[in-house]
Amino acid sequence: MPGNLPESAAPLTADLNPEQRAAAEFGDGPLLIVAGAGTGKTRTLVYRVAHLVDRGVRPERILLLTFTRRAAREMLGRVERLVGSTGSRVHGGTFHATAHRLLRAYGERAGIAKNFSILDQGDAEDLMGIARSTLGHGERKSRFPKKETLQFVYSRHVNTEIPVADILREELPQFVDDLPDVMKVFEVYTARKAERNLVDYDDLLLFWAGMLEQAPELGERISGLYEHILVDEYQDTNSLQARVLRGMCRTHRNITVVGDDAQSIYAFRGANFKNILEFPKQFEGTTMVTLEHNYRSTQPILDVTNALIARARERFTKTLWTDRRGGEAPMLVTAHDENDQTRYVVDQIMALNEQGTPLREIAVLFRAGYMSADLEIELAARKIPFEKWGGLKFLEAAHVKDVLAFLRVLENPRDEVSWYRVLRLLPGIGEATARSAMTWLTERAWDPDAFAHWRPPPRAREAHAELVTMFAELRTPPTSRIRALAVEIARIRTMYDGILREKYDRPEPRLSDLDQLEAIAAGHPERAAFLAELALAPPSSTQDLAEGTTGEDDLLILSTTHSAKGCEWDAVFLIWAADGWFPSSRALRDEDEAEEERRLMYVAMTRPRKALHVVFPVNVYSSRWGADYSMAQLSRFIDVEVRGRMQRRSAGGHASRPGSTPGGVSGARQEVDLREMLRGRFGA
DNA sequence: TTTTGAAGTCTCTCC
DNA sequence: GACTTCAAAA
Repeated sequence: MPGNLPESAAPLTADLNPEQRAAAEFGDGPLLIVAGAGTGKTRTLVYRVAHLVDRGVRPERILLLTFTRRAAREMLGRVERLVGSTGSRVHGGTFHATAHRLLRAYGERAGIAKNFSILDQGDAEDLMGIARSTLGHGERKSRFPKKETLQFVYSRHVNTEIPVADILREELPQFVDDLPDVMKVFEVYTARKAERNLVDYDDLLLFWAGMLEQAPELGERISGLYEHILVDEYQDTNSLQARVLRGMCRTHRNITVVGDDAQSIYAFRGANFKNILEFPKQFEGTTMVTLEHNYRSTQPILDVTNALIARARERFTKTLWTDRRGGEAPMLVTAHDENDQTRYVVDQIMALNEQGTPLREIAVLFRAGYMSADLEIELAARKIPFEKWGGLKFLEAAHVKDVLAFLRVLENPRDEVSWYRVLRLLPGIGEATARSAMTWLTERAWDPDAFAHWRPPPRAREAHAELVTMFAELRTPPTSRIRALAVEIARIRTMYDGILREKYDRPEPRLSDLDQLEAIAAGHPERAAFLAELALAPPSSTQDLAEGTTGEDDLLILSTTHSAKGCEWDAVFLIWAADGWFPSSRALRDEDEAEEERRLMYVAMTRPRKALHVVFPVNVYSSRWGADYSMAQLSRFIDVEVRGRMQRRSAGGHASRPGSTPGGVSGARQEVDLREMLRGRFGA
């Protein structure tokens, strides 16, 4: 069976270049593929999986770990197209999703009760807050880290395996003396999670590693599940994930990792690109393959990105090259202000679209989610459909979390975080009352029926009764085998919508978020799976501002640079390329952070196939204290070397306003901009 | 103890 | 400009 390349394998890898083929057809043992941007690393990985299947490895014995769910889906789809339907049996997903699956299957044997709820970051912060105030840090005594800070330190500690004391010393020196108290909070936090059957993101990885390392039999069993493990975006893994991989490979050592140290952009989450540099040391006898032939971009674009990354302190040096001659040099566009930037981008997009580039082949990238606000308004006004990736506001929105809290209480009656949230929604119940109700429930061992006997303060009587009725109704086993989840949400909304209307001045957009939640839920019959999926793979786009964009297929993509990793488009616009925005002023505290910002910009600029426009606004309105307007500088990364390889152009401003920018709607001479006149009038 | 209004804070990236 | 925190009133 494991015969060497029978004729069926020849066509399989025939369209790979020699290096790619070497990687795809590599046999057993550790393999490190260092692949520059656009060198076909996904393709290589896909072909490698296909080759393994072709060679006779059973698909369900292959595990493909990716960074996002989108990547997993895409790669498995491509595997399937290569090897047929058996390809769908390959296991794939993110580290967290895989950990979750294993924990649901084997967790009970390791002391994790089933039906645990997953805490997302916000929930974890809330619970940290509860732990914090339990220990009496609620009052404004001496300064003590906020719940968000505590959660950050905790998570950093778990993921990087750096002692808490060191993290405090390095990152938060003002709290060094609080170490004992901080540890105590973590202790309570951990204990509460256990009591309430809660699992946070970090636990998913930690428990996975724990099962492998601490439980001899279980570890044997789990590490024996797979014969081959392949990991994408290895530069963005952290020490804990590396530990998990070592555990998974302790018997066979068949591990393939792919990555590019020049594209490591998740240090803020504990990722350590030294993982990839040290891979050969961790796995002795590693074979290394380097991919440098870029198939994505034209040479002028590569000239610019090579110059950009040349100054980085990367260790695996690669110089990307292509044989795609021709193409325009990337454009460096100076805009008068944000409005000009927006107008330039929209005009260019419309022109490209008229010339035949579909909208979905165009993307606008930016450093942070909020930077696209002005653009979104303009796109909506011009009826250009778009989808926004990243900045996952949807799940973080208070009203969505509220509705989910009801569901989670139903799912896990011990879910303290969700109980707390639900209770405080009721009129007449605030922090103190909610807390006493929690104590009351704890004393009754979280018996789901006990809540009906709790005596609320008089003002909350009615709401309490309503809630009890609703929970009773929803807990009654439905007559049909499975009650549609969407029906449950609809029932919750009969109670919650009223609360929402009271709470917010403009409830409509929030109500439509809930409609969307209901719609998403309609596709998931099972409550537990739905809640887990929401936590692990949140819907990637928020509700669009533009109306009538639902069901559109040809959408413009707006994305944070982080969410754009691994993707490519014909044309890419990078906006807000101004110092302080990109690099973000908050990410310049030390040289390592600045380096990561450089790599992030490298990721952004290596996305386009044919056209790259880098835009920066000179005059920026800032709502911070001081001057209303200030002058922005071009991003420090676009230095002489980089700039010299770009065409310069200025957008809009006074010079080109009357005739509109090239490519825009020509002929219509514009004397005044009424939209402009209105915008900013009401302080927006 | 909850609610309300006003002052104050801080803007990110994601599983 | 949105969200949190704080102090005073109901």
